[in-house]
Amino acid sequence: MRDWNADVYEIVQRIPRGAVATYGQIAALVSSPRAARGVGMALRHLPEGSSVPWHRVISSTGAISIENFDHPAEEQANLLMAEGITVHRGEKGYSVDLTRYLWQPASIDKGVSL
DNA sequence: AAGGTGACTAACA
DNA sequence: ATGTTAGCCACCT
Repeated sequence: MRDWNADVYEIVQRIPRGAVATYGQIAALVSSPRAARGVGMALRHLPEGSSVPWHRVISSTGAISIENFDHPAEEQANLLMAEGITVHRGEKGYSVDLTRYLWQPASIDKGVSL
């Protein structure tokens, strides 16, 4: 058992390029499906030089939650589009089609190495 | 040490 | 369909 946040980072790094995962999904893989807030906290305190693809983590509704933090939602949307993901823009913010891009973490069992 | 907040989610009214 | 309440986990004051 490692540090909770470290576990979060490890799982986030397993998200393949071109796919996205929800906070609740990551939380479920770490410990509890209700720990989504902890996941958000972990990513918020994520070291700047880390190779964790934090931009691939979005809310369960497919929308980008952040607006005015270290990294604006616009930056996250830009990164996702760079991965080949279609990001829809709206007045409320940015959104992603989860039915198309949601990550299927079944690969973890097989020890995927991407 | 204790209470409040937050990059969340699901259920209830 | 929108608005509010409750639950979980970690961080901050």
